[in-house]
Amino acid sequence: MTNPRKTPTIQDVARSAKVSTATVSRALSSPDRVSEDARARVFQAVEQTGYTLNQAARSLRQRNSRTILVALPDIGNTFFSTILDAIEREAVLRGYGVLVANRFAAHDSGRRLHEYFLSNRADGLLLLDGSVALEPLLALAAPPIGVPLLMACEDIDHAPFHSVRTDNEFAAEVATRHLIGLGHRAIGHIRGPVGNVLTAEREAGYRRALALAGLEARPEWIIPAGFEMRQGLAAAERFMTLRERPSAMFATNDETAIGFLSGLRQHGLDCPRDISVVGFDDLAFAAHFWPPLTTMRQPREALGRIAAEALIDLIEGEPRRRVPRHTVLSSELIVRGSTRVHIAAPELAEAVL
Amino acid sequence: MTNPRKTPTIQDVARSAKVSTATVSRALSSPDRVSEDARARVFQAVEQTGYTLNQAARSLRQRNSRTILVALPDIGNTFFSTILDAIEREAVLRGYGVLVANRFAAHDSGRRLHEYFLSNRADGLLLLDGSVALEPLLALAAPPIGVPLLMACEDIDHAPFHSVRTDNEFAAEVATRHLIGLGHRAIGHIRGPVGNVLTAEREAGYRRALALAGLEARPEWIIPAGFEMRQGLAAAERFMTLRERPSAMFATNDETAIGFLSGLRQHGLDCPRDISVVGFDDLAFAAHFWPPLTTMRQPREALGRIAAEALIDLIEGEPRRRVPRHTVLSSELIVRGSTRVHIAAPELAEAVL
DNA sequence: AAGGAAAATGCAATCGATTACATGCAGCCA
DNA sequence: TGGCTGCATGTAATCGATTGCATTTTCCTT
Repeated sequence: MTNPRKTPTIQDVARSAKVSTATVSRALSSPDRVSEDARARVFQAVEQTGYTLNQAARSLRQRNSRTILVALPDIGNTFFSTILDAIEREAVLRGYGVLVANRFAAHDSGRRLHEYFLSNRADGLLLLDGSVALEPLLALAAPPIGVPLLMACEDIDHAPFHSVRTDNEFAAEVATRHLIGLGHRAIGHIRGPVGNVLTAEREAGYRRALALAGLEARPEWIIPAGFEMRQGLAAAERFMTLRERPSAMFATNDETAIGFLSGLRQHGLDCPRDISVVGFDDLAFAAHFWPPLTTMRQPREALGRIAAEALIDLIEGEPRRRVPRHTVLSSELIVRGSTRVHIAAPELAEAVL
Repeated sequence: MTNPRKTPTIQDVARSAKVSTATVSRALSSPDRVSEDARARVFQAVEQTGYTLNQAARSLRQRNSRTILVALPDIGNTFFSTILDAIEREAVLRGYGVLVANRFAAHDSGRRLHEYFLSNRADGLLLLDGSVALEPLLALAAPPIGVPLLMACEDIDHAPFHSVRTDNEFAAEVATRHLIGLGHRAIGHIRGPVGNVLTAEREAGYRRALALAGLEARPEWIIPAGFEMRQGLAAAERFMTLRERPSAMFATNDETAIGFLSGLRQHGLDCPRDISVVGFDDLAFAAHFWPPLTTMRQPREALGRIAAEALIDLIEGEPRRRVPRHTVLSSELIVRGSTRVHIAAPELAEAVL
């Protein structure tokens, strides 16, 4: 009325409702602590003035921001963006905003990390990137600062943080056993980026399955690649140079598998006729690829949801010094067209099947 | 030293450096306004105390948050997540944080929109979703509140907001002309979700190209679908029921095209032998799909970067009442394996090519 | 009707930084 | 030496909500 150019504050509401600011605050945040009369007047005043809370003021006073920071290696990657989707959904449900920090490890994750982001800007950190330097994280999470911190998907070996992950090693073993079960004996692996925890675990699972079946994991059958399609493509080139080629490959993830298959096709190799391939993740594209990709499905929605839940519990929970809890979810083998029974002589395959 | 359990404030730094808080503040935000001596002492004190700024306090005082809100229809979708990637990169460069709000239109975008998010939580809104109700947006952007608002990718017809987009109609025309140039005469369209601006523009471009070439756009050749793979898959079923089938299709985007092709394959149809297909977007997967997808490449990185730049300029610029500016970027035809010259009798194709 | 517990409300301090304004001080010129 | 300019610094108000404590009101019991 009197001064329409500024956004209304709690003072304006108080004046309009003829109560004190304390009552307005209480009416809004714990309605049952004020009289019905006052409550009604406050609500009406809010409506009339168009009041909205100033988050900065509340954050300052309450020493929290109702915001979580999600740090990931690559938002552009479908795998992470699906998880982010689930995280965001859960966070909003609990009244939290989501700040994103992409390519986290790329920036100097030390000083910047807590300077830029955790100066009361976020109440907790959800870290989807295992390749971040451990030191600064420890500094953040330890008592003096004590930021609630949770790692999801990837994690750092023996780091004392809460985590939510999937059983990568076992899943890789299942994937490889699937190939063995189909009669394949020469089974290779397309490996993820060096230094990555997932890479190591998936390779270990692959080796374990082979070992248990008494099969050999020939060094030249383990082709170094990464998590991206172009690296899968490069792996195909490498594959073509092998004297003796495996009849099946377990790829560290779907993107790599897809790039690999796309590369093989350029050389006239056909999947599944000439080779069987298992991926990892079950991206949306995997089902629509040709051939539809056999893969280990990671419960991405559950992963994101549970991670967000756990982090917010951590933030809101009283005893912050709880022992780190590790949640492990299972992956599921999804059999599609990219794997089939091994036939010694491929040219007979059509006849046999 | 004395009280290590609380995070240090500017007071602590001031005490340690033996200056006033005003000097500390100035030393940190405009170093050339204090003496060299004071500056050095402040920096050292900061180092020693491990001080970090409390963003909430600064936001409260300065009435800004150095944060932008990015609202999108679906983060899980590669198309948007790539753009978000570029937005985030640019924002961080300019010292801004990025809050994300997913499935924006799904929530009631009215009250919640400015209640939840724009209460000094964000300085501006980057909207990647054209299907949000116009009313509340106008209310936000108009003088009383005056939130800087920019639409990217999609927009709302004749809404008075700044925007950054691509030339969808023209690009669709180019895509369709490509098919016509290959000799196709019976050309269909897989349409996006109803009500979406992009859907309308792309269909218009398709129609325009046909009209200019004197070709017919038969109603039954325009198959309703959406932007998702499963809808492309459904479109394939519909396609199979046609008495007379087009020899080429222009799909509203790559996902739809991929779903469509994957559906056709189940019916034994081969692309490009039996049909040519053009997509839209040039997702990373498009190049590795089989057949590699011919498509209109949208400059997604540029889109995101320019949108973020423009929004931040808007936020920081003095004259907020500038006339809405519309930036339009061009798309580029990427020819790959999913389109080829039309041969009247498909069974002769191999011989001819 | 008086007394007292419980509920409702108000007052004012507080969160931590920024900044308008006041003050101090050095350097310079007449 | 006195007065002026301009830089460096300090004092204290300010941003807008929350909340500990004090006070008032309500309502119940005897």
